[in-house]
Amino acid sequence: MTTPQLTLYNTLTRTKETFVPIDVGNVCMYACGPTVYDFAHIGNGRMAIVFDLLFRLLRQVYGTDHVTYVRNITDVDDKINARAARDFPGLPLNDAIRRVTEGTAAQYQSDVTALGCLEPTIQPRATDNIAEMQALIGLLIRRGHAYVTNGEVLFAVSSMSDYGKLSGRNLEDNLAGARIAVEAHKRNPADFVLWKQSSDDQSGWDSPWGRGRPGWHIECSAMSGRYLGQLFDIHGGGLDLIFPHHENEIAQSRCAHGTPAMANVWMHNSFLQVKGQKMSKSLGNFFTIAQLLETKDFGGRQWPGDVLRLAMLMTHYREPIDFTVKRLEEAETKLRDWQRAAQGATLADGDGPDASVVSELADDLGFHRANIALDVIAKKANREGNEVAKHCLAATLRFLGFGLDTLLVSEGETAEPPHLAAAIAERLDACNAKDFAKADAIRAQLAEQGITLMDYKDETGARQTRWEIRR
RNA sequence: GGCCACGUGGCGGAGUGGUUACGCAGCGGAUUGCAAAUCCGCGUACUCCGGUUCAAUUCCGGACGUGGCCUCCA
Repeated sequence: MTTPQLTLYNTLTRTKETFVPIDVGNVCMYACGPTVYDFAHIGNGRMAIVFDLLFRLLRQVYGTDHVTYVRNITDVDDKINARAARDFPGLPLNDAIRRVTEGTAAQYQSDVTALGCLEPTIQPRATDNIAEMQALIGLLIRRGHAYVTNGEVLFAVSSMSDYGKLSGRNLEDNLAGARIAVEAHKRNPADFVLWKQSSDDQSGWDSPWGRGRPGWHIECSAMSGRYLGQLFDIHGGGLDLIFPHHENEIAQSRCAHGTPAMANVWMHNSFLQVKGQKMSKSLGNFFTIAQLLETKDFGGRQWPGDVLRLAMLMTHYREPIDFTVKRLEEAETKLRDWQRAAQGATLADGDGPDASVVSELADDLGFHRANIALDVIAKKANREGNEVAKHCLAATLRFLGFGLDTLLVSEGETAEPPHLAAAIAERLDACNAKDFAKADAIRAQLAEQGITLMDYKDETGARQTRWEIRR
């Protein structure tokens, strides 16, 4: 196929830029994944969905085997320690930590799979990359970008001339911010921890600087460097990671390697809001993905994963989303319409998405415009006998990570409910005998089971009945 | 206080220097025994105030409002 030109908004330059891969044979993207101490909420899910969409798009454009997507799992964190001590007080710390992180990581995986996300190519764990982190820290010390003090290794921000480029802030501004606690042992208040000492009851690893654990940012520098190289194509994450996390990643990686850039394109998704405020763990105004999928806590009902996916994608990834029941309902209606319009299509493995949808996505993940294109295709597919449009719609939905039959089942599927055919036949007899009371009773009875009947006339003008079950 | 986004009809959400999407909900119609599904049609908008212009929702300036980051956070 022809390669559409990709345009992506780059936080680093605050503009949309034409995307030029470093190596078209292996396009590399890195996204900051979850810290596995607790259930992920739907706001975390948005990030996974946005970068999954980008991953799918890149695979479409450059070829399935020519994209490497790394999403890390952060399993070193003081919150994890706290959670381990709380949940498994009887276990040795390391065992307790493993229980927490493995359980949470598995939950995360199943959550985002339900949201239609493909597995990233590589999902490295921080704890498997401690040696890489230490090597990086060693390099930073040797090159004069880090110093040891008070049992900590700190990054010296003043050693980097253009520190703060990504977030658009400078050290003077940071100094002016009264919210940074001034710590006497830091040369500059903005210096941040690369390695910190662990007490005996904290997780820790031996290192040249004593038994300790890594700071928050170093893991991503280590893992992206290990799996994608010193310079790679795209680095992504939530808006709130721009500062300090990504800023500091850049500082570490560039200073350690002496490179002018860490990643060429930096992409950040915006947040979910609840009643005008950011959905966040600290505010407590969040719903976990599992909660939405499996409980009736939000809107008094459960929500299918791909309805949540569409609800996240209906809005451009750089715009905030107000998370409401109404939005989910709208997503469900729309997805059901698409699935209905695509019904009956049979897909082969190689069937690809509609070109207009791909080209909308190629413009900075313009799903909201792709959405319009899908409506157009669905409308065509609904016009009698437009098998091409139907097939195209099905293939495109699959490409976008949506199910084709998650919201309704109907004819042609194997799961026809027992006695349905008999009930329909009985009702048709009743209709033909003008016994509409009986016919309506049968229809009402089926409706109670969630089965909708739809009458139509065949070529001969005889009444026929289709059925559909809402899931 | 510093920095960054954003303000379009009941809702979601495009786009454009003049004719002004698309979807949901609403209304009317076709179809139907009645429905459902589908199709056709309709309505209300561009935060405010200046400026540029023959003409601005669209460009410029300002105001106001909302959200985010500056501390763990997608």
